[in-house]
Amino acid sequence: MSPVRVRIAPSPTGAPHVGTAYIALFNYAFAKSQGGQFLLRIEDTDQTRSHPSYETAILEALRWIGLKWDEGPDIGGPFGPYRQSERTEIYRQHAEKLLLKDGAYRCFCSAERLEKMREEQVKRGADPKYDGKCRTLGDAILAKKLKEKAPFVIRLKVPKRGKCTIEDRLRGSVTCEYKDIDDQVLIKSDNFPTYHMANVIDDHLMEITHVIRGEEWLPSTPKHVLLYEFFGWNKPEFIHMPLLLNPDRTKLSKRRNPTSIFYYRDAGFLPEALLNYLGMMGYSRPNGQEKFTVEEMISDFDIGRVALGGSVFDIHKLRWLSGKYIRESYTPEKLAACMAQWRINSEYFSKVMPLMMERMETMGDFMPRCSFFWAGELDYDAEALIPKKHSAEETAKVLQSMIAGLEHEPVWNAAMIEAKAKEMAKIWEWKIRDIVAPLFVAMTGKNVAPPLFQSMELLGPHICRYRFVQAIEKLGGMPKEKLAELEKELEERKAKLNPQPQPKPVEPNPEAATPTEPENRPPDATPPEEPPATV
RNA sequence: GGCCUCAUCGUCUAGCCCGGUUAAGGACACAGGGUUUUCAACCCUGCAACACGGGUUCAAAUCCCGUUGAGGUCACCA
Repeated sequence: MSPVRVRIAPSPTGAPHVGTAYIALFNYAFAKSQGGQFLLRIEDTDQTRSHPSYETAILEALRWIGLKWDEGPDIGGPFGPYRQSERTEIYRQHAEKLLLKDGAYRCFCSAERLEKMREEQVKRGADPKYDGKCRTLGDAILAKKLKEKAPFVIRLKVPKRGKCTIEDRLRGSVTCEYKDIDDQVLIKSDNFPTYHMANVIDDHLMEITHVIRGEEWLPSTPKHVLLYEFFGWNKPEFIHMPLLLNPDRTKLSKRRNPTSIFYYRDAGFLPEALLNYLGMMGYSRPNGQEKFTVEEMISDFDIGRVALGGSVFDIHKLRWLSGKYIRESYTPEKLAACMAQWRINSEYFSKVMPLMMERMETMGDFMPRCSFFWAGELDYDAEALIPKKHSAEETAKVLQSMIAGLEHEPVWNAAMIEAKAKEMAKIWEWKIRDIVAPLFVAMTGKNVAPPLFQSMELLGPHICRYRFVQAIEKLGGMPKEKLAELEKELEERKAKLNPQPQPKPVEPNPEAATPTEPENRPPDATPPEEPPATV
């Protein structure tokens, strides 16, 4: 038996997701319980959404929670590079081989044609699938197109008939028909591979023995299996983990919950508690123990004990666990040291101080007036959020569009946030004061507070984001349908503001591009956190 | 909608693979009580589940089939 090698393969397209940590934990526990290795590989093949800062954040978040990898982009290893954007030549060569083996073909269809094709398919009730137009291009046409340097993608040549059976360690045999599977794009027109291509090649080259990933990948596994077969490679063992869920049992999304690992860090959860909690999602120790360290988990880890139903991520229980750690595993000194590393330190105080000085008369005024800087959750009435002359619903819309506007900003500072607030005031035709008022309450829980934008800068994007979400919840929430409407309305209002037909910001997906991105994007196009590096 | 997956208390789960040992166990939450100057913690008690319908069997939460429900997925995103 070759040594067990597993990997976590996050995509640096947003804030580090708890789902990434969850899958990482189970990969880690599995590997270590088998004396194997755990790798970290960065899947940054989406040039439009990937960003190095997100990569840094992922590594930082995984380290914070206490996971260590044996090979990765930061520490290297014998199977590098561990960043897919640095392996494009490898993928190109393999695509070439695949073409030769008749496992793939070049497709010259334009995005417009594909879009039109799908529209028609949907209209007549068929499944949206590539129609295979370029599958059988004659040599002459092919040569001509190539000579013209026409842009193309490379697609997987999925058999027309037959069945595909994949073996999942937890679920047994899963069978489906090839006819239901699309001719997946393997190499995009920018020459970067898609996930399907890159993950198979890398897993093979990096000698990955077990692919432990989220259940959302199950439907695309046949494509991966096909690739292994075309290449003539041994397949790894597939283990699809249950999903982390919102309270309404849909896939955990940042729209309604804090999904960034950094939220939990900034809100003061203990990392070992978060990791422990993740370890009880879909899993239980054989002895029933609920509070356990990773080492304990590894000591008797049994992947077969993983339960298959999705698990609702219950912050209540997480809080209880965190409290249990504080009480049972910390001394006052140790906790104090921990809190000092967190936000109870002179560095953070010195940032808060300039905002507070003008507003205090005694030092005793300090704490009560700015406790929100350290609070995890705020307590206030929904009423306080709603400015006079505006409704709860309108306020929710404005707050939601603030979230969206703040989403992908590369820098997080007071000036940027203020600019956004002003922009939103213009778009919604609200007085700036009316827009700032609910922001004050949402961010601080009070309507008397230090300067808002600077406070938000200190609070950081993760805490602020969730405070927005909570405020919107208090205002009645923002269901999917409303969100979709809101996106439309926002587009219209923006268009009205700049009548010039601006070619829209730079955003990959037309739909997901809308301001209120979180929701209706397709599966997981949500820019930032969604893609819980399930992989 | 097609395909795939899943289905034990409100939530996380044990039990299911190897049917009987289960009046289905634990934890969170909730309710009540105790302890405590208060709160928290802690202790005790209570509430609360095998989705439904058929089989198989002497016996089914456990095996099989169906129904229903839920979720995932159907991109030049991962």
